[in-house]
Amino acid sequence: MAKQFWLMKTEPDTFSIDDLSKRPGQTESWDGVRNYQARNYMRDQMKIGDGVLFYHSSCSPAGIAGEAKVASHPLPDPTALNPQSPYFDAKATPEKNPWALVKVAFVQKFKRFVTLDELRTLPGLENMVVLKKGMRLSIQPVTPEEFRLVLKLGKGK
DNA sequence: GCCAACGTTGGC
DNA sequence: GCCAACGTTGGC
Repeated sequence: MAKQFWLMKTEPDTFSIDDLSKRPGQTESWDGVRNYQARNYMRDQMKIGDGVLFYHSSCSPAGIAGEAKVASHPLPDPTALNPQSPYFDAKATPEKNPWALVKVAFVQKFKRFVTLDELRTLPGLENMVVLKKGMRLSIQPVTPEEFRLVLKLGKGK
């Protein structure tokens, strides 16, 4: 399948683009996703090398902080099996763990943080999922053209 | 901190 | 399988 593109949300207080860039191998497991639609995107559609817009949510301003890429096949999410984890799921077992993750690798931090407001005003992004009212999904598909436009903006061109 | 929008749960 | 109640998300 051709390379696909995604937007992945994270709260920068918990895990930011800078945190990702400081991880060993600049790679981290995207664990803790507990929404079926978001899980399905990871489990069923993501491929190694897919492009990721790294989105900072629940902060001011919210927006896209950088670029990452999918760095692993889908794997079972071990936090679902860990009673100490905030993402623990009592229904999950090692044999039957419904939750998945992929590893995500740092590509670049944007020279210019691209705010939501800016995305709203940019021609060509009218249908971008993250701009839709009430959209809370933490993993969203992005079109190649949207990805290209956001990257251009983030690089400061 | 507010609250609209949405997903999930559970009684029936 | 419906749907009201509840919890969560996330921008403001």
